[in-house]
Amino acid sequence: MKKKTRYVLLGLLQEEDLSGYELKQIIDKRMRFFWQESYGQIYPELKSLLVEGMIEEKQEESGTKREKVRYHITDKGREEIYTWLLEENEKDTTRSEFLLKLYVSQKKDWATMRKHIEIFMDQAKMQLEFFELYHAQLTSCIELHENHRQIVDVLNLGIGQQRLYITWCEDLLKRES
Amino acid sequence: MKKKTRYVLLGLLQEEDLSGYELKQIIDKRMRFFWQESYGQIYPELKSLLVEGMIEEKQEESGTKREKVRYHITDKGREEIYTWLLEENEKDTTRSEFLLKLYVSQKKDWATMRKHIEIFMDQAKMQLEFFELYHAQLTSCIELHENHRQIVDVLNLGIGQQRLYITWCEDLLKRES
DNA sequence: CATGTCATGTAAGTGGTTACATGATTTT
DNA sequence: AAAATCATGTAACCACTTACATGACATG
Repeated sequence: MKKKTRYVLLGLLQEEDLSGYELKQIIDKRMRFFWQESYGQIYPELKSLLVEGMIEEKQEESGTKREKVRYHITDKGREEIYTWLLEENEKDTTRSEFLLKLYVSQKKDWATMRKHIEIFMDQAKMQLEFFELYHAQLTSCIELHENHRQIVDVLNLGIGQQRLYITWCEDLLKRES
Repeated sequence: MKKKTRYVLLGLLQEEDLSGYELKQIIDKRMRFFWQESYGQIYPELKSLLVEGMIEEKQEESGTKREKVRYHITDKGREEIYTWLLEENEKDTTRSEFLLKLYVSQKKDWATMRKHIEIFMDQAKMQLEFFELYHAQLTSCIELHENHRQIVDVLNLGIGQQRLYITWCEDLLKRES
């Protein structure tokens, strides 16, 4: 799979000026269920984008706060995203150690798997709680970003997914073997 | 994320003797929605497992067919799986270029995204059709494997997921902007 | 007899994580 | 004063894919 780091960064910078650290935070909190990036990808990629003229530095006019470099997208950067949007998508990839374990587990392993299912369900519940809070925030406030609508759309899928996971876990746990 | 290739292979070999090629096929067709492996991982890993005594070769008593090497799991291999099952699971990871695009797309990109959504929905429909067929096969026949039940469980989640995707896509496409 | 699928492999390259280094600022 | 978090970065390592090579057997 080709590296897509630049598109995440540019995509978020399209809406507001952000630093590398802030970008990482947003990806971790809000995009976790369909995307992830590490600092080892983010910082070098920001440098490349800078060199290529896709983004530019915006020095913070600092009062008391330590100065932090935020990046601002350029027209070239917007074009980069636009052409990417037109391309075909690569197939989604998922790796779930939990589902792998469940798939290969046998009757004798049920006690162990039960615990894993409970943990998985708890994680889904916490994830759902967070998503619902975020959803409420988004729908109550005015549209801050151009892609407000799209964020809600994706979030709705995330919510649906967590609910599915939870009921599926509950069904499994009802059985005693 | 630590490499988990050995557990997929051992997990499948726990149920029946299979060749590298057959293992790859099963992973691609039946486990695609939560796991994937390439030949570049499978063949070298089989060699390692052989050296470590987790599996052993079973020469096919060949009639007309070209002889093909199937692997058979050993007690040591079964133990390896067993201890892995007890470990904590790493967090699931997903990368969906489609959802990433939707997330960062704006109102002006709607026409493009509409096409992507249609393609995504079609893929989900095909996936669902295949899962339902496989589900029918599994529930109609006698339990061939120790993990028959578990396969159906995971499959049920897969089916639920595809259905969720489809209705979510339909809702999105109802809107005209 | 050519094309496709079966079947096994490997080397090179890319994608991605982890661990570490550094130091400022904030919180306890 | 210590611990946590903010903030930026990099090098080494690991995981994984891709492209290629090889050849047998099957199908039209």
